[in-house]
Amino acid sequence: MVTQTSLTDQSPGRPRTGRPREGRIDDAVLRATAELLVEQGYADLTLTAIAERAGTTRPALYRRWPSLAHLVHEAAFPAVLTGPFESSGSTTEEIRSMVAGALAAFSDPVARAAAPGLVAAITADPSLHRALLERFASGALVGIEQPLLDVIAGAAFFALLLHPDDLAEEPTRSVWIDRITDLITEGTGT
Amino acid sequence: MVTQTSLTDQSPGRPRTGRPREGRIDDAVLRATAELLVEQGYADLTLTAIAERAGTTRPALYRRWPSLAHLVHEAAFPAVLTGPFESSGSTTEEIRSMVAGALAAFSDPVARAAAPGLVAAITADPSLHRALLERFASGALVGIEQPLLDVIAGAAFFALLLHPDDLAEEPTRSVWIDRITDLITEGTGT
DNA sequence: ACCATTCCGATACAGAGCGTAACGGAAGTA
DNA sequence: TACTTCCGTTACGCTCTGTATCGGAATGGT
Repeated sequence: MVTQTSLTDQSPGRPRTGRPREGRIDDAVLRATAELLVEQGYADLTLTAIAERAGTTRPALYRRWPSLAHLVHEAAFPAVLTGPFESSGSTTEEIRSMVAGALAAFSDPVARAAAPGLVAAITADPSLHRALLERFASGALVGIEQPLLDVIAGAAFFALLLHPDDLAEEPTRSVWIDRITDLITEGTGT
Repeated sequence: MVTQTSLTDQSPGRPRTGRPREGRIDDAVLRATAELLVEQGYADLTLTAIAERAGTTRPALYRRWPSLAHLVHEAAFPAVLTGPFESSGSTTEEIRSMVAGALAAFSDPVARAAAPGLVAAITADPSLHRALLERFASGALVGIEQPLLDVIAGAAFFALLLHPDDLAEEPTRSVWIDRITDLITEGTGT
């Protein structure tokens, strides 16, 4: 029997006694959430469907996550956003890798399906807002100037939302990355 | 009796006979939607509540708009986004006015409450996606290079979402606008 | 002026999903 | 072995949705 530490058990004040949770359920739920997210999208995602696919029931989900959005947040961003921004420098090459990294991070199928819904959810739930900021900040983003992050991540998110077709395949995708990098490093050419 | 042309009656193939809609209801619903959006937020917005405040019933709403998101879209962006981007030039002053305009547009209370929810909705509804793009494009945004729009609008949206407090009041707000403008016009300073 | 048509607004009806309370049982501790 | 604690499940009431249905109002034609 797998007796793995649950991701939600890490609150410090939690007693050690009593029956522990089945880690198998945590894993199954997170996997089911990611799958359903890609298959159906956030809008049609229900706790009932997740519980059913994970082979459990809704109350088991309520015990682990305070809301559907929290669950999605954990399922969609396990560690995706820590990788792309490795440098905080500002040479052209570093900026370009940040732009490409941001675009890649938001292009991940699960993240892409989750992000818009999470954006809507964080405006209604301050605790989710904090959780998301913490996940962002705990990665390799430390030290990056906030406005620079706004421009890069904002542009990637916004473009992927408004005209995803331009960023889906390779000729136009690189063109976009180049142009954004140019705007940030060289300024607007008249 | 007011017999005003309804906003949704403009479909060309619509016959002229029969009882026309009451424009009073269109107005009341749009106003109720905007009010509830600001008071409760998108997440707690229901068609039932809108209909009740507007003094009508849900079926009347279903006849006018195909979904809640379409209604919100029309209530939140009557003409807000047509104003801010007046120029397509790229002098520092023009870029700055575009950045400030984008931030102002997304800072409008109704738009601010609606935008995140709409973002989530357009990923699930292609017709809404088209409607939103059309509204964007029909304004004064024509002629602006797409990547430039991505950077400016994306940065404003993203920043307002992640750290709204920095943009709420005046000292830091102008600092942010200046920094974004600098990034776009002058490039990253080392 | 009247009639027929067309469509409006309101009432009513299933169906789905949510959030929680209550219960029997399993996994730990002493 | 007895006790404690908390798990997972079943079950319930509620809200909201989306649609089918019905009487009635506002037009155009004669």
